[in-house]
Amino acid sequence: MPASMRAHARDSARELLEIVPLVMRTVAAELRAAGELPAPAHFGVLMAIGERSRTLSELALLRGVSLPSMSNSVAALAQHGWVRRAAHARDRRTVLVEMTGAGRAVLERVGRAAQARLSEALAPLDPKARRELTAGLAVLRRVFAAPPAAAGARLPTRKLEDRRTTVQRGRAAAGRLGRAS
Amino acid sequence: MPASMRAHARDSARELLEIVPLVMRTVAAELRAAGELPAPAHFGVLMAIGERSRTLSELALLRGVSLPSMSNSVAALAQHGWVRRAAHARDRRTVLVEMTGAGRAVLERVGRAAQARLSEALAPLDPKARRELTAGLAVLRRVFAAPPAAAGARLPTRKLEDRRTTVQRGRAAAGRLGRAS
DNA sequence: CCGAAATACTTAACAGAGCTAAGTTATCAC
DNA sequence: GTGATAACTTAGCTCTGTTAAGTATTTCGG
Repeated sequence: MPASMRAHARDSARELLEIVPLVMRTVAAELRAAGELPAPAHFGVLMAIGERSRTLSELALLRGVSLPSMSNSVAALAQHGWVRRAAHARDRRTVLVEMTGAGRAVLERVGRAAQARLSEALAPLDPKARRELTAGLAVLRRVFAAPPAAAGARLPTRKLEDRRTTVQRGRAAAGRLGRAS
Repeated sequence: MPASMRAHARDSARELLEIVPLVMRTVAAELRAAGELPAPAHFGVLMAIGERSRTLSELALLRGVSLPSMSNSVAALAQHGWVRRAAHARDRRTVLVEMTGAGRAVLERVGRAAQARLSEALAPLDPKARRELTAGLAVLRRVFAAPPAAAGARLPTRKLEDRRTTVQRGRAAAGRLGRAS
């Protein structure tokens, strides 16, 4: 790789580090302000499930989070009645997560609201800027859509020695699939 | 605004909603993997303080978070010795947060490491894609850099059915700045 | 100049997403 | 069947963020 390209990659990296969190907080705020959805991150999950039913592993991979994380998120969504756990026909280990009517409705409403708000922010852009934004987003999607997470997974958890510790009790979400039924 | 533009804005909005969280996850993971920095979100704060000393309110506004949130973050950074709380010359209510040598060092190291990792991810891009990415990021910066959030600032509509009672009694304590020194 | 209002924080209690490590149950390979 | 593997779940933790309710300090109205 030529030095100039490496330099460019470094600059882009710095830009990403600086800009993405800013965009993220606005997007998250929009989703929150759009109401109902208690968890901004759940929007993407809901969208994925909306396309078609998915297994937990599929969802975790798609969203680039760990399995326990996704299990938790799905539990939360299920508690709201937006998704339903269903048994997989052939493999009883896997959980198929499918959308409910309520889920489809909330996805529609929240999506509309968030889009409307974001559109407002994007409205002042001239056509050239719009094209650039679209192209840039496409590149981002290519790069980050499927992160195999080669990233340093092994990190000995650091602990902040004396920080105010917010003790919280687990929230235990009752029995999952009515296996006993 | 013509219908086509509105439609485009809507599509971009949807793209943002879908892609940005994905990118964010990777960026956060990179920062975490880069070591030392226990808090991905602190990177931006550190950068802001690095430019020049800031008050808490300034930082909270810049990063778009609440004052207590920023107070907490700064407390964490201070505990690591990366920033220092200093008295404001004229207004003793405000806290000036300034960077220490250690802070500058860690900012430099972590920035370098994260850039290196991200650069790897961006390396496979061809020149055209690089240009598109750069242009797109520039647009994002323009749009999201300074959102004073005319967005739903006042959203008193809490409707989570399960709102806990939160009975609490305050106790208070002295400020953390050595006022007695 | 004094009391009320406004500012700038801090403390407290909590929610929610993320993680790892360690189970549990089901499938598969032999 | 036994052992390995795969798909989840549970448990315990960290970190970021929230609102509500305090404490200092400054500013302003009279």
